[in-house]
Amino acid sequence: MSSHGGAKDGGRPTLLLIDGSGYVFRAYHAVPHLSTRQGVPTNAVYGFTNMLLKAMRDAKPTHLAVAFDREGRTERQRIDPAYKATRAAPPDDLVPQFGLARRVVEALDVPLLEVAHVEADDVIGTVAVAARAQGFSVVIATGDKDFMQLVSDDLRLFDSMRDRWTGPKEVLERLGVGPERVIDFMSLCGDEVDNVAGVPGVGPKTAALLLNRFGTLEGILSHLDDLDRPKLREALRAGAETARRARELVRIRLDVPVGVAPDDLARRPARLGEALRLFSELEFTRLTRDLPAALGSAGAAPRAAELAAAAARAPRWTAPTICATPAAVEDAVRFLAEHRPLGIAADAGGTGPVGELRGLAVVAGEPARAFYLPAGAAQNAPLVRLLEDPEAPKVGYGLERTWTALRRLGVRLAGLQFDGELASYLLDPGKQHPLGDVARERLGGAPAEAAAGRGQLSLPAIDLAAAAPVAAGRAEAALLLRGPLWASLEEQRLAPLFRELEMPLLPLLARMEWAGVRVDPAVLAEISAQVHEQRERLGARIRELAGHDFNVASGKQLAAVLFGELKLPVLRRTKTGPSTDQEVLERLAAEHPLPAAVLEHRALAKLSGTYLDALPALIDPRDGRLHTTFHQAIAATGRLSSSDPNLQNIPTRTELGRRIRAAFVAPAGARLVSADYSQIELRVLAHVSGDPALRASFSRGEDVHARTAAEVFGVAPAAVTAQMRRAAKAINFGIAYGQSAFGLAQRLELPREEAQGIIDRYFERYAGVRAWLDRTIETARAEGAVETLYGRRRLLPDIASRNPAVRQAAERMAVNTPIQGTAADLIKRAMLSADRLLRERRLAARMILQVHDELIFEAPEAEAEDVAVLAREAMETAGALDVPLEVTVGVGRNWAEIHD
DNA sequence: CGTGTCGCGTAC
DNA sequence: GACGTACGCGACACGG
Repeated sequence: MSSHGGAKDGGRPTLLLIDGSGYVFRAYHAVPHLSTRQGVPTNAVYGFTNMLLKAMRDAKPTHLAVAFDREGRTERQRIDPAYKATRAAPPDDLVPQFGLARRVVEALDVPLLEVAHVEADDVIGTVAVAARAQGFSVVIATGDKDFMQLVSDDLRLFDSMRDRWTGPKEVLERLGVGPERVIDFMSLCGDEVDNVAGVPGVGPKTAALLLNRFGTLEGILSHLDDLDRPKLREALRAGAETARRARELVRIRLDVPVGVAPDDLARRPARLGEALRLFSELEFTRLTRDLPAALGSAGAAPRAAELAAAAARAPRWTAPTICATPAAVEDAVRFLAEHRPLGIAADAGGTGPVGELRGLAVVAGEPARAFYLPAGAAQNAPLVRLLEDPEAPKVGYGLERTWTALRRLGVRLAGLQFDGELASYLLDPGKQHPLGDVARERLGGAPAEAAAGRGQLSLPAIDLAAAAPVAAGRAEAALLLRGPLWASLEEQRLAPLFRELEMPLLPLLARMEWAGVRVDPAVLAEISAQVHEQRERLGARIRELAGHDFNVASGKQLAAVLFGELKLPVLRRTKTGPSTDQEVLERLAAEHPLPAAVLEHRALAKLSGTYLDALPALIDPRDGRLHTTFHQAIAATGRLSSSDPNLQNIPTRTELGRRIRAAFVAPAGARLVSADYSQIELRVLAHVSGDPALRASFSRGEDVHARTAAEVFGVAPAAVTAQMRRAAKAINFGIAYGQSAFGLAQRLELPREEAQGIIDRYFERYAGVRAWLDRTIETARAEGAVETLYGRRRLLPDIASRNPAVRQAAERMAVNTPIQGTAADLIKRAMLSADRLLRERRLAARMILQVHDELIFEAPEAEAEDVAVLAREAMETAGALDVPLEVTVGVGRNWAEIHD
């Protein structure tokens, strides 16, 4: 294990070299003018600093340096006085910022490389190639394409302004030639930025073509007679010397005297005190604010005020023992095996929810002892046994993240006893649950965000000495929170829900995420290509209709065209201007052909942006599968949510949407099995309201929407028209959301009076529903909360608001939450039961997705039918309601195939 | 540049 | 003001 925690490439050290001058220039142009109150310009140095921190975060180097150009004539200018001659002198407000950028680099204690009369490019090139030869994995942070000539599998470019990585494959894609031909390529094309002339008449395409045929510039020049394009032949003959000279200008030198060896560039802790002073001098408030949290790291010499601020937040936690040697790990395990429960927290290296695990903090005992076990300790068998022992109880905060991080090291965490985040969520599901907040509320005093590991540091990957106490603080806070949180759960009668539903669900969700779902990128690519083509066509039509080019995706520009130029009526306004949403455009479509084209364009853009282009990028290359993250402590009603990617909003309604679902496939020899509840929310409503008509309708197995239509419109069931059924369906849905006559009228495009009539008749026929709605709002007012059938409780303080809009919103939540939340409880129960059955029956099938009322399994072909039966059974028996729970199951090779 | 907010649009 | 629960995209504004 490295003491610097940088993600190493296959265990090798990573050297990050940063093109300092290049980034200061780019930042100057990218960031609008900024200055301190005293007028010191800071835009370039601000952008540079952010870029530097980002590059350090993303490349996770073990070694790094920043190179700057030095003033003075360089070798290249001696060869060609025109070199970089078209560059204007740097503007007045940029010049002083180079010095400031150097000071930032120094404050962060990053080595600074400068050599007189040598350009930064050559310094970087020399160090990079030397390091590569010594076995380093090298990353050059730059936006300059010259560096492509150095790229190899071990030397990649990272442009942190565009978040773009460049390896050999990307060089080939972008230039049409591999890295080894970049120099000759650029000699032919020239480089406008550096004022390097190439061969007139030869552009990138021709250059690539020639090089791929003849190999090198000299190869081309010596085979000019083989060329069958006379003009090109002459151009090359005439430009031969220019190209040869360009080659020397473009070639990055690898032999300049830099005076350092790659090993000298090992990462050092930032000089935090100095960085603090500099950042506050530059008035970088956000960066300054995030700094104190990192003060735990060594070498800091902050000024008194900052020290005091840090102390106020500083952990009172037990200082962890960092177990750097196998013997230390063994000692720790000996202690931990004798103490329970164990408070645990993953140190995921600072960035991302599921970053690579750097270490694990474990706290136990009274008085507490804390240990920090670096990831390498996963080799220690007794430790792994302890972590996997279901009889050794684990306490944590956000244990699913810990489970996943450990699973990546091959450890299957078991014995999950108490997750403080889930406890806090059950106690008040309507808010967020950052550990720092919960610890402050429940433990009192000053236990800190810093120790609680909040405030993701802007400083990249703080070193181990600082990270260990943070992780240990989280573990200890979790351990200390267990008592008070458990007491509250019991007092609020939430303990059974916690112990029997949410806690057992946690490792199941973790396993579902770990399993992932197979996605066929070829299917997405094909749809994407078609959609792209169709979008181009629509784009052209839109330009034609508008009479000029504009960005269709910009609501502002679209509004200018529709309402300014075409003088179409403004039907609705948003806070920031005229609305151009779907409904508005549909209505405008009657007056002009443009809105319809925009609607179509938007639908396609949505599919491309959100699904077709986004999903393939999220496929894990290790297994070709998509791994979502399920969130168990987010939705106020008790539902799960899904993100990165959200697999709970994959399109289904349109034809194109269904084609996207078809990309979700079962691997060879397997099938997807999907089981979904039919009308679960309406059934829950029937149960909780006890309305006889609604209950009877479900008990008789009728088409409920048709029955509602018959009741509301006073006709025989056989006389219900499609129109009537549609209206009834809308009202059935609307009821659960607390919809008003206005809302229903809007949805059905009816006069409000008519909508009111329908609602009145509905409540006449379903008086039990009306009574339940009234009762529920009354209870909410009395209790300040509503509950689901299983006792999940949502607090609704706004129910007593004097502001009618706010109060009415709370009333809608009051009626919706018991319905949506009970449905969520039911499917969670079904998930546990289905998973239990799968294990009991030793089936290889596994649950992989949940979409609120649907469970999806991946099963070997031979098991598919059994799994379908099992899923149905689990879901139908998830709760004893007064109406039957009906489940539709299907089996298919892909997700689209299952639901016709 | 990074970050937060808005409008919009998917899902159930 | 008017239909609940989510997530995420592109555009835009703004920071210091």
